[in-house]
Amino acid sequence: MVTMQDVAERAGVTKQTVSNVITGRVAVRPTTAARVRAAIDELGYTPNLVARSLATGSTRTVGFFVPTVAGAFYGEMVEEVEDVLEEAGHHLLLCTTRLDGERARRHLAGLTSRSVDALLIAGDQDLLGHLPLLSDARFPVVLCAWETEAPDRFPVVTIDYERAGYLAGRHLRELGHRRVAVLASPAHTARVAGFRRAFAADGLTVPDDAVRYAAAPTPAGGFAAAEALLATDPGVTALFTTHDVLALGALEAARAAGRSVPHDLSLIGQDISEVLLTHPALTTVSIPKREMARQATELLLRALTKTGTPANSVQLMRPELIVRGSTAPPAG
Amino acid sequence: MVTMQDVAERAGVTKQTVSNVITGRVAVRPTTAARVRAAIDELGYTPNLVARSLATGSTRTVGFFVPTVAGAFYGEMVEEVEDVLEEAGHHLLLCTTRLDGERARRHLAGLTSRSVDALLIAGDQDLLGHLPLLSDARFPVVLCAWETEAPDRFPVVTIDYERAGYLAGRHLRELGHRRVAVLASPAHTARVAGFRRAFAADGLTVPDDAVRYAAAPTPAGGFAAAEALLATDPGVTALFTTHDVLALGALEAARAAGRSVPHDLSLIGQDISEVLLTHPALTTVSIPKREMARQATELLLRALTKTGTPANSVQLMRPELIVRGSTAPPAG
DNA sequence: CTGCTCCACTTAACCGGTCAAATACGAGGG
DNA sequence: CCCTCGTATTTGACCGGTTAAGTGGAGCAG
Repeated sequence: MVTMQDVAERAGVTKQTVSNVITGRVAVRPTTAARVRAAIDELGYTPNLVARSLATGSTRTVGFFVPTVAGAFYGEMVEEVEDVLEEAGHHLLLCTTRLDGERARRHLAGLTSRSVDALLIAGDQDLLGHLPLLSDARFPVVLCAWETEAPDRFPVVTIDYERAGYLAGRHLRELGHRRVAVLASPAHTARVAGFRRAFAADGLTVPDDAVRYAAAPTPAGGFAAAEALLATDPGVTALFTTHDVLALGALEAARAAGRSVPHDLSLIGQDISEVLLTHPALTTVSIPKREMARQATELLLRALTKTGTPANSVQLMRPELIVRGSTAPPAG
Repeated sequence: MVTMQDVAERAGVTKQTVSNVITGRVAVRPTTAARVRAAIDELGYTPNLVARSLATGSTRTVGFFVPTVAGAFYGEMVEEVEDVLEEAGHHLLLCTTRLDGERARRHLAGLTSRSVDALLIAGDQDLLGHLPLLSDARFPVVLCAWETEAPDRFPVVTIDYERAGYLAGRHLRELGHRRVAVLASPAHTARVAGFRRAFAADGLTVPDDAVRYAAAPTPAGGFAAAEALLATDPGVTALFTTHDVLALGALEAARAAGRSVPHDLSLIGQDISEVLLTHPALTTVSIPKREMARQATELLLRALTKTGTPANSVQLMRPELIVRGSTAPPAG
């Protein structure tokens, strides 16, 4: 390992001068700087980032907690976060919590000791119970993709999930649907509430037994729940699913029940990935996840440079309705 | 920030004794240890990992380069890698290269300075040209999911991609297909070669113009290429796609051309994610990506503890044929 | 009582940088 | 010619741990 001291001796200066050349914080005479740079090249010196981190107190690394990266949603967020971090010269330490609170806690505890400069947490399912661990965190923490109530302590950049549900409901209302049902993940309460609001605005209610929760966020889970729903309540003319893979299962179930989409049953989902192309293409409420990730990361970095606590605010990104082929006015 | 020194003073010992209690490397009298532990709890002390890294020379962090995490393939690999690392008490530093060689090079250069203990590189598309940068790496490097020729310097854990193609070809041959075509990503040469070998074994050739390369690894790219293929060469009875999203596009194109799958056209893909459920379900050659990721990571960790260079070997994981509904004997 | 070993702990140096204060040097003004 | 001033470089302490060598006292044999 070639150190700064080695470079210094070779260039006939002290290591402090070498440091000055590298960081550029203090002026160095051009001829000296050239000599130092030559020595750096000849020896193939690269600064030891760990030593630098110890001295400066900054690792230039940001931790990012996500529930999973096996799907497109958080995967894309990770890429966006990484892009922003890279522009700022930071590295990305990734932790996937995998619906496992204990695992999340372990990871969290492992990071609390100066190995990251800041922490971004997406998806509230697993970490929620362990956030108090962070109450004495000395680094900025930002939450994003947060659907449930967030602790006051931390700034949040998330989606207006209630509005996402509302947009779906309003679309179905505008098409004339009255009897509808919802296929949801248990955590998606805000979307369900928004969906209901759209109907309530017209004096209609979405009864509790028209809201079904899938056992698992998989196509199979969506299929089972949708199948049960269509069997017990065949009168519904439209179905709202809060998760893209649930929509896939629902589409299957509709087909299996002999109902053509959209004529016999309208289907509207949330943030259907473009990879999931189906027949017909699914109408969806798009979640601006990349923009959200970018905003959250930039907020985090701003807090890092301003060395103050970040503005304790809640920033809501607006979802957007994308009408494709799976919704139509009800038959008859 | 409470340091080891603070704990030491509180417990009435020196910081070395505190260190001994924490690491357990040197015996400490039980009564003293208890006092130290009490002080740790009272002060809420957590060791500074950066300082420890500087002293020990180990960051307990492993870098992982992948082309992308927006799709399921590498996303699942990331999770598997993380699992193995976590068991060993290591962190994961993630870099996605995003088909951008220059970006990959920058990231690589940023890590060469003691910030990671080891490096795992998956997917050969972007990094290939920059591997010489690693020639003087002081830490273990392992390559995985490597389809092209790998540099001799590094151990490789990858898939027998040639065999993956062969299995697809053999399946079609066993069904009786003679005139077939391939829809490939440009980098998937090994799979195409294996596919050809299966036909060559029966004295048949897959002509060059039956192998089409998609402009982009997207459903749209697959659709365009498959559409062109079916238009110019309507006599093919089966189609092999080397990428899951290409298969989706191909399925669309077959439908658009009025050919029912599998009766008018058999379709076989590679590693179709279970999320991509289609009608009919796609026959596929499954790529054991999680096992591959696990093996590669364990190899890396072994190299880390044995403090020697890892055995410079090539380990090939066997793909597996999964017959579903998209393949059948040719019509007539 | 002396000398030896062993245990438990302390002391001092080190990892490789950064930071702030001190110093050497040359130019300009009186 | 001396003093001042500004710039370029050096000095020494420091970040918070780990490693290796050193020290003091207890226990035991001779």
